[in-house]
Amino acid sequence: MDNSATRNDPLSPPVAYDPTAIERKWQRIWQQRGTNHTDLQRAQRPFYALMMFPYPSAEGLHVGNLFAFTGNDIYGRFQRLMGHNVFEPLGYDAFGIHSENYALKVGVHPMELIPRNIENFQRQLESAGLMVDWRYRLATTDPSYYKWTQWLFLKLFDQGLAYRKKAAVNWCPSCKTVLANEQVVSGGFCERCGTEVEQRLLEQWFFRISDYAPRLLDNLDHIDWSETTKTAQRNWIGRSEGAELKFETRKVSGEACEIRVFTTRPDTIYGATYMVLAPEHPLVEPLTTAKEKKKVDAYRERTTKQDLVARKTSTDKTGAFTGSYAINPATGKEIPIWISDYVLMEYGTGAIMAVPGHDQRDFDFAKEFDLPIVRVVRGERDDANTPLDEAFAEGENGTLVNSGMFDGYDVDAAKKAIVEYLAKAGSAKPVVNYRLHDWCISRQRYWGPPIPIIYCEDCGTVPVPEKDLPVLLPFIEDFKPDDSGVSPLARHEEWYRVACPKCGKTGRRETDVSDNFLDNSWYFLRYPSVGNDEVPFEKSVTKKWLPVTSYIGGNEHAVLHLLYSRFLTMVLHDAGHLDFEEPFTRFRAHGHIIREGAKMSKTQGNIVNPDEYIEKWGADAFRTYLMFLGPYEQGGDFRDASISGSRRFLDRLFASVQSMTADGEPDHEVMRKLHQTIRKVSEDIPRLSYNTAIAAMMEYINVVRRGERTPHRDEVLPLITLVAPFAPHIAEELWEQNGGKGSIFDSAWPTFDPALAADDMIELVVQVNGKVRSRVTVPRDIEEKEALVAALEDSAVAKFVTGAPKKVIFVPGRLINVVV
RNA sequence: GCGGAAGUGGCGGAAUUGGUAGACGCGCUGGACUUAGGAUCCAGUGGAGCAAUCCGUGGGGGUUCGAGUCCCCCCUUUCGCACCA
Repeated sequence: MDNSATRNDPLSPPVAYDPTAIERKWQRIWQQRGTNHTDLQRAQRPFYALMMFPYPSAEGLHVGNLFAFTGNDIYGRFQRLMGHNVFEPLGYDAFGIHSENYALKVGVHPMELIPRNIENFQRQLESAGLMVDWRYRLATTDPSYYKWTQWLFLKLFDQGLAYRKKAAVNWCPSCKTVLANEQVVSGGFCERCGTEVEQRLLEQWFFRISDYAPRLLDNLDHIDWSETTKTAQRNWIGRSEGAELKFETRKVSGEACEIRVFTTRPDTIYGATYMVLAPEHPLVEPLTTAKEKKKVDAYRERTTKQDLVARKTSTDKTGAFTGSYAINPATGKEIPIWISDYVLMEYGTGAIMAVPGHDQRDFDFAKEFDLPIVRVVRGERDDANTPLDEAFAEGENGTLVNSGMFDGYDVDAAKKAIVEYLAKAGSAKPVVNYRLHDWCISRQRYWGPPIPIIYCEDCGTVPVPEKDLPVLLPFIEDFKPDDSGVSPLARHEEWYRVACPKCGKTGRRETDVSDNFLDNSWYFLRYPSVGNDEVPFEKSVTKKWLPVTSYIGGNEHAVLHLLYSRFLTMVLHDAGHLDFEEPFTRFRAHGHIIREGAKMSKTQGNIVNPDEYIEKWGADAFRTYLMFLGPYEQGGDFRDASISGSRRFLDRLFASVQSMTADGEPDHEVMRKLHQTIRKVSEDIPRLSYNTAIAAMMEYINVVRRGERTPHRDEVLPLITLVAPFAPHIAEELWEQNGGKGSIFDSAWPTFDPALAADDMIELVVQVNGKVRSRVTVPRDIEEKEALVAALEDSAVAKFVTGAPKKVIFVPGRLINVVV
């Protein structure tokens, strides 16, 4: 469709911008010519532009997906125009509870439903005009993919990083499966369905991510990530420095033993007036005296039954006395040992020394059970004699009192001195503790990769040999989970009965599947090697393309996907499979879009369906609008009424190209503005400041068309390239109309001439006493003396200046401020 | 409670290092062209005032020739985490 003939014919009506036809045309051409294909082998300047892949829900592509992908696509297209070989793959995160729950709801088997959803997604994504090389598309549900997910599990198992243990785990009674800590949100609700989570004691598979806590934390200082994401990871890893102290117990019943506690405040040990163990602490049993047994057992019974939410939201203190006492190693005094659910088994050692004078929780507990409260730190203006009505907790810059030989020490010095002193007796050592727990990866569900383990009566836990991978997920009709604590696969003996790979005796497969977050914690390694069934990631192509150059995604994955990916990359690095240990060199978190000031939700019926908008406005206008509605890293407010602005911009661009002339010379001032625009857009795209880049281009087109002038070719053509990352179809069309060869994306990004972009004459702001009084037009490089003369000549300024100025402040090129 | 982000016209949002507050877009007002236009184009658009001018970036102080921007104290919204010793 060559418009050049009609364009020059004054009798035919102007050709209008028809996005539907143009977009269809170019999507077809891209496919035919392989425009979006990247030659992974021969690429000279590899640039891996990764976006977080979607799970293919039945509802179809969400506008949030498109917002995320478009932002990445613009960055990728820009980098290609800058001369990089950009690889922009996309795939489907199709395993997991979300997909499975939906399948259950609509009564369609996921093996049927998922391919259907993927097909729909594929259609939607292709209509959005993304520069994706679909030859490297993957789906985590594909056996050729999850074979390697299982391989990954085996690697961790080999290294002793995957282990099985009976533990109190988070159980979602609605999803009927365990959840990782990261999937329990708002203090005790299932991330997926919002149901209150229960605690259950079950045998589960874990990955030792906590071993990597120090490295996961330290490396954050060296990677180029959004600060918000790094902060979230730092908080989640939760490093705290302190000491582990040992308390001997007095023999009450049975043998004496010692209780280890973790504290960040060893300086307050003289104020430790009692101890508390978590109800499930193993020492509770031996320490409980016959007299107290009934009460203790009742309390333990109560706390295990209690759901997490009640336990975590209430700050009321409950507990029971064990009947035993421990010796405070500093004071030598006997202190009672209690149990309470405010002490968590999962953190530290599951036991604390309680210092009610300086910890609010201990204070509340002491008040409840009438335990002694001793002040051992005083503040600067504080005599430490007045009784406390709350714990004196912010005592970090306090001084020790009632602490024997340490009286008068400041808190920091005391922390060190007391640990050193107690260490001599072997009852203290400095310790660093992390909040990060091991990652529970087994799920009692159907829709995931089976964990490749076989249990044998003689050989025990046996990994499935690599050559037998993948362990295929069988098709079963009754995939609905139940409350039994085991996967639906456990109902299928024909599947789980297998020969032990070691001895050949009949064994039993592990029937749990792995967490969905394991599927997606390594997919970026797979893309460049898609199609290779011999290895998970081929060596040379991995070396060339990884780590990922640029990753853009949602911050909701800050402590899930993004942390797990880093962990697994480190593990693979340590095992010699990768030569880097951080997967994503650069990560930027994008914002989220709301609609008309409200959250988008199905129940509110305000979901934006991309199909309708693309059909009505065109993908280019839709993309441009999504990027224009707010700063990309902050998200923004989607308003239907505003899309017309983006469409008008493209209309005007299209019209300008149709009406432009090659005759004569371009206007000097317009060309100056053009170079300023090139500079602005070139600076804004790398900062992901897409909204201001678009604003600059809009401003420019207004200048080009001002007063219905006929624009010159030289004024307009470079703008087509500037627009190309945002609106690729119209850019290709206009490029072709003007004799461009091949794809515009194989051409070069325009450069700007700094000399031309600089204005000769500027508007110098004139202030009197800091208030703007006037503006004078002066040469850009005017000196202070001349500027002052020009300023004082201005009548609006002269009015305010009587006599000689006291002081003059001159900012070259900007303003002059006369102080009188 | 802890941690993060943010409070700017009617609305979405601009504003390198402190230096013209409100770019750009939506909406609105007026006009042009039109049989008509929800199309297109032009002009205007923070508030008050005829005007000179004054007031304006959540509130209150401060630093400075000059503060949306820096400092102190509050208030609000929002998102994470949450009895982490």
